[in-house]
Amino acid sequence: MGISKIDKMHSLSKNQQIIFDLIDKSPEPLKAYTILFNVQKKGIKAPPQVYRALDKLVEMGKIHKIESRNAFIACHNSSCQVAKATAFSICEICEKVTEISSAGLSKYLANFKDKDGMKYSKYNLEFFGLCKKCR
Amino acid sequence: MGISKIDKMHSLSKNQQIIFDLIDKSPEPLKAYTILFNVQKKGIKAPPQVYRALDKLVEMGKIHKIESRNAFIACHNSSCQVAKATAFSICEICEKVTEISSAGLSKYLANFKDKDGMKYSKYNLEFFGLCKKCR
DNA sequence: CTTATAAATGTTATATTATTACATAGTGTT
DNA sequence: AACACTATGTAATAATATAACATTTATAAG
Ligand SMILES: [Zn+2]
Ligand SMILES: [Zn+2]
Ligand SMILES: [Zn+2]
Ligand SMILES: [Zn+2]
Repeated sequence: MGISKIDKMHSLSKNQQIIFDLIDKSPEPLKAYTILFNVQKKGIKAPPQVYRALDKLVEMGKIHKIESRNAFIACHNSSCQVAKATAFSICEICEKVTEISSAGLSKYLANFKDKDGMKYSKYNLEFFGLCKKCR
Repeated sequence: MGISKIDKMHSLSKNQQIIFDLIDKSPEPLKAYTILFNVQKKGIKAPPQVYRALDKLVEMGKIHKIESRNAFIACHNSSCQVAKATAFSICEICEKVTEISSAGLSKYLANFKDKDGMKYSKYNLEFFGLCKKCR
């Protein structure tokens, strides 16, 4: 019994699972050292273990890094075509971060060409403003 | 003679000018400690002096921070409405960064509303791909 | 089941990026 | 002069991230 082949292919390693669970349950983006502190009881003791798991999870599109905050949130948008196209709204007062899922926006950006006619394989967009509660 | 009132209002302080000049001359984004190293001969000796100048220059829209690279480039686009609306293309091989100035893009993003009809006061967009040279 | 390979982990140390805190100096205004 | 405000200088430290190397675990082939 146990885990089937195909499940295994998509499953996370032990550290990855621990760290993903923590991020996924969090209502707010988590920073690497906050994560480290919170998983030390589970045996993850050093920064490289955290950063390695984070790197893999980002690659897989399971989480995203909010670059302007150095923090990580779980993807709630079908893993965003494996992390190639991400957009977020960030409240400048309470720091609430929401992943934006807009067909129009992603279509517009995926097809955007610059002056030289160049198209890009990946983008990250961060909007800033005040959330409902903070207005 | 000297500096008129209005010129003074828009002029940079000594440290700000030194650091802006360095960034403005650079063909590539500069990191804070690279800047520090390069201005030590001019008497700027410690990180806070660099970070303070960078903060002000970003506020003024004279430079932008490339969040995914922790690096700074000079604005070549009328100071981007004082730093409220920025877009860049980043080459994932040579790390060349170019500020994108597209009326269509900035109009689209400035008017973008999310599901709740919320508009944002600010955004930063980073596109990734391969530049002409690296393709 | 062995062997080979790749992926993940554990651990120590260190590099890089950024801020706090506090003292001092300049600038413009009244 | 007195005040407020901005900028600067300096030392120490905090926060974020990676290098390097040893070991273990998982996957795939033979
Ligand atoms: Zn996502
Ligand atoms: Zn808010
Ligand atoms: Zn600009
Ligand atoms: Zn390139």
